Amino acid sequence: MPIRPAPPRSEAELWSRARSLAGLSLAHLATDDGCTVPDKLLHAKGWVGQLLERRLGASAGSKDEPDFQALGIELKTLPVDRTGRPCESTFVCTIPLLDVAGTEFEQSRVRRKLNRVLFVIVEGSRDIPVANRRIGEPLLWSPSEQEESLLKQDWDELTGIIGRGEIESITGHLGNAMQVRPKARDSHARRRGLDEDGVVVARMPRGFYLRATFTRAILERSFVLPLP
Amino acid sequence: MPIRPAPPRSEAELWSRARSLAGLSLAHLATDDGCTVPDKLLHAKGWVGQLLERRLGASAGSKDEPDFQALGIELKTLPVDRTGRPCESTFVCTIPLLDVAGTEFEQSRVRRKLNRVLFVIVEGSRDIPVANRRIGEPLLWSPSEQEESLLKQDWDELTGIIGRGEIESITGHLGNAMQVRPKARDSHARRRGLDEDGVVVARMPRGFYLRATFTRAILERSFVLPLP
DNA sequence: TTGGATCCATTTTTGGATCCCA
DNA sequence: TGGGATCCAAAAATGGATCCAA
Repeated sequence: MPIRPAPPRSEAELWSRARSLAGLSLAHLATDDGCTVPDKLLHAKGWVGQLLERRLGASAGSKDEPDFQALGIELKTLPVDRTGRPCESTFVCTIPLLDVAGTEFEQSRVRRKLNRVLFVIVEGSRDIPVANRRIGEPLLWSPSEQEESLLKQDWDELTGIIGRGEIESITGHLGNAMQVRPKARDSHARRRGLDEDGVVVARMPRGFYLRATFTRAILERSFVLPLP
Repeated sequence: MPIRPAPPRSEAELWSRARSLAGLSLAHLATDDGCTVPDKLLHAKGWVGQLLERRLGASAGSKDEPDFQALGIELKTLPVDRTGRPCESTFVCTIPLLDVAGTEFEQSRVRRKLNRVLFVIVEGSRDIPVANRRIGEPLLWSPSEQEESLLKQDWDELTGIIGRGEIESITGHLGNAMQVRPKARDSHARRRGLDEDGVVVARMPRGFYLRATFTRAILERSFVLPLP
């Protein structure tokens, strides 16, 4: 009988659940869940995140809503290396190419998603078998004034370029805390976007991502330690 | 071995294929296609249309493109009663609620879809078992000046109302040739639309439909006769 | 190291239309 | 009778992310 709890009724309850997972292996969680651990994540890239959604009682699949709807909290798994540093960027959301230019950061999906985030640390080193990887400490984060300011700067720069129809000139190099990278099935995927003249044309779908250096700073500020 | 022809290379070839189907039953086409005929269309409302797409070599599933892409021709099955009159309205396309107001009829999806249409007449009387219903004569149609004028009048009236955010006040009664009706899973479905203040709100998805009286007039003008 | 590319499951949208009760 | 409601399959979008070559 899989463990599938109801949504947590308070932040405290969610926090307590998340802390109780620290130290457990993915194999342990998978057994509780009644699912099997994939050998590699290559063909199951979202597996860890979805496993934790079920275990923590996130209301799955809700669209443009926080994972814990009633609490306004977003869940993100954060894979770290042996030194406790994030080894991947963190996907935030896809970019609505047609209307993003007219949106202020304060009203944006990025701001809403990041308003309150439960980061669950997970071992992510490639040489640890997926089944043996352990859950670490959780971290409940809201952007500090400084972090918010960094994100807003990146938002203004990046959406400005997109609004001028110059998204094709954006590379992952832009942005200090947040970057724009492809978010698609493959490099041939296209969706509707704007060109330099404001005409609707086919563009590669892209998303906003938090840089690993940014989430690393968050962990350090909170004194989140490496797993022993 | 199902009959699945390549796309027709010319209008003449498509016309010839369509004419060769006249008189055949849906059971006959289904056998050729390697599929089975549903008892009722209640749970297979698009079945006849999709059967004919495959039989005529339409490039299936292409988005916002004519069914016969290279030829610029759209395929529509047209169910008729025993007197040869259309017994249903004809769906044209869904309504992009956010941008439809700024579009001139000449540039609209409606105009593009209807630029050249292959109507394939099919018996549609409910008391004829689906399997026994026969294909009738095809008709290649482009709007006459008068028909185009009628459609443009309806377009201007309907999109004007939508642009003012008053789509909730539109009923199927409006429009002489073309009307706006729900196009959704059910009456609870919602997508993004505009309210009276231009604010994005949840609205029922709707589509443009040609009235049966309009397609009836097209058949009569072309002397398309009832099936014997 | 990391920016560009890619992978899966699930939900939403689109395109094919017909049903059915007031 | 026909306007409002509904049905299905397939494609596209979204949300979960990690892979990997330079």
